[in-house]
Amino acid sequence: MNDNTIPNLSVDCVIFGFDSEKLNVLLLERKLDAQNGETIFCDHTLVGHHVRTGETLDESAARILKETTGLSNIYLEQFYTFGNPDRLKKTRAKLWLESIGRNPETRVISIGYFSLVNVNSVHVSYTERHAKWFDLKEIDDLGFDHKEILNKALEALQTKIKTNPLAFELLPQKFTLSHLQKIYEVVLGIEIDKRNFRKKVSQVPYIVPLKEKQQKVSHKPAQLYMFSRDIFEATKKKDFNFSF
Amino acid sequence: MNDNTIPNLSVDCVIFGFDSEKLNVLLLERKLDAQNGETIFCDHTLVGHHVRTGETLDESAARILKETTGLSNIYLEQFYTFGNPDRLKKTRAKLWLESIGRNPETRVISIGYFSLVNVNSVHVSYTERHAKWFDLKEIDDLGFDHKEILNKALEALQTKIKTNPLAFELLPQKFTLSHLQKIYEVVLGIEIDKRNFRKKVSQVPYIVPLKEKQQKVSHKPAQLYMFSRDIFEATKKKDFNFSF
DNA sequence: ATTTTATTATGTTAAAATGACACTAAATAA
DNA sequence: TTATTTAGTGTCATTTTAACATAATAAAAT
Repeated sequence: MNDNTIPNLSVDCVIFGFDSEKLNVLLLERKLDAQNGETIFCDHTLVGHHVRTGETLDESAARILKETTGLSNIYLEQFYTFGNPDRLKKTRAKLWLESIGRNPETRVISIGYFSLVNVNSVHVSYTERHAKWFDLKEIDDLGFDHKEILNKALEALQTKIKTNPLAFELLPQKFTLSHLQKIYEVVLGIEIDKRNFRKKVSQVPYIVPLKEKQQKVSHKPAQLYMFSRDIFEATKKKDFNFSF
Repeated sequence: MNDNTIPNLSVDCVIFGFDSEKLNVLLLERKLDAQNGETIFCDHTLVGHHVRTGETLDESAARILKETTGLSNIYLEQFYTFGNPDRLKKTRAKLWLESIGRNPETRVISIGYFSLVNVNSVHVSYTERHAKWFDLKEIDDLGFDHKEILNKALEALQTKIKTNPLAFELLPQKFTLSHLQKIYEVVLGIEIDKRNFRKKVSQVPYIVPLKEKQQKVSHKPAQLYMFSRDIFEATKKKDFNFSF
């Protein structure tokens, strides 16, 4: 490849999207056709690309996101770097790399980022790369070592969401408490008691009720809430609790 | 450089060592002398080196550790990757890289690891690279972007020690509860009540008292304890608690 | 031999957080 | 009008946290 990218460095991005019910991941189709038109294989991968010479790793990740979702200024976090010498040595990976003009012998290190969005903020059909949402629980295998990257991203998300206000990144600005609760349930894989959850919410000053309710739902409409980052920043205190 | 290393990839390792009182970091001296013998500058850096073509990133980090401390099989964790395009562009960095035959224009990405040892397990004078322990709190600046790397490593350590049994990696096999307590105090920068701390210890089955006491201390000798990883693994349960 | 010094070891109580648990209210759809 | 679906609410028992002071034991100093 003769562009302005670094041949042995890439960034892969696990884009998590919440749809009020499930946790989803944005994936690209990876389809390789033979000369005669027959499909050699067709599977899916995370979104990623090589790092450009002048850009930081964060900028590179933000660029993927912009290209894939059209979104800027969204939550992005570097979580791990994958550098196993044989990570691109599976048959399909080699065929694919050759087909796009990359040397399959190059040892590529990939820096993993994850990002958090609400699926409704992404107009997938308008994006440059035609990515699609997949239910996280239905994803079995992925191209390259991307299943491993996805697993590690989920772990990082689970760890971080326990102590940081990440859930709000997965929600629209105005949300119901049921949706907020659902996020913790699907991300952590647990069930939460509704009343205990709401008690917890009410003890926190930065989840603020709005003077607005859900519209057009065929049941009792829920109160809408928002997250105030200002209040969060102003009131947060460090938590030094530990367990062995 | 014409060895079997990858020119734009390095691993830097923050080696934390506990000495019963403080948290220390193992640093190398970086001294550049002119032809006439005058010193151009002298400062300190983390230990690190370029990744070899055939080795994984973990192996590369373990190799640094072995070369610097003589130790194998010690706690090592990848915590962040540093890839700013200008991270090696400070004057001293450029002079240094030239002096060791590296091209200062190469954009080098560094994968950061931290490791945890007890200072007494390391015979620093015997090591290949003549590293020295420095009190973490006294370290002001470091060569390259290593202060930034150190800061990030400390953050990662603080986060992880709150929920994982890392403290024992900083201790000898047999330790007193005062030393265990001290680790949490110096790593997290807090003060802990002795009685509450010991109550917490006694509720945990994998911190086990030995039939042995401290020897040759000029005060009441303390009970020695050990950490049983077997019991830890057998009894640990996942903690799904969260806060917003 | 006695005293000093340094550190170990130990329990109670009040306040806060957690976890278990069941019924009524409000909107649309049938 | 009734059925369906989800929202919204309080109590009590248990567990966890946080604050707090004094006696015991070893070596070192006198």
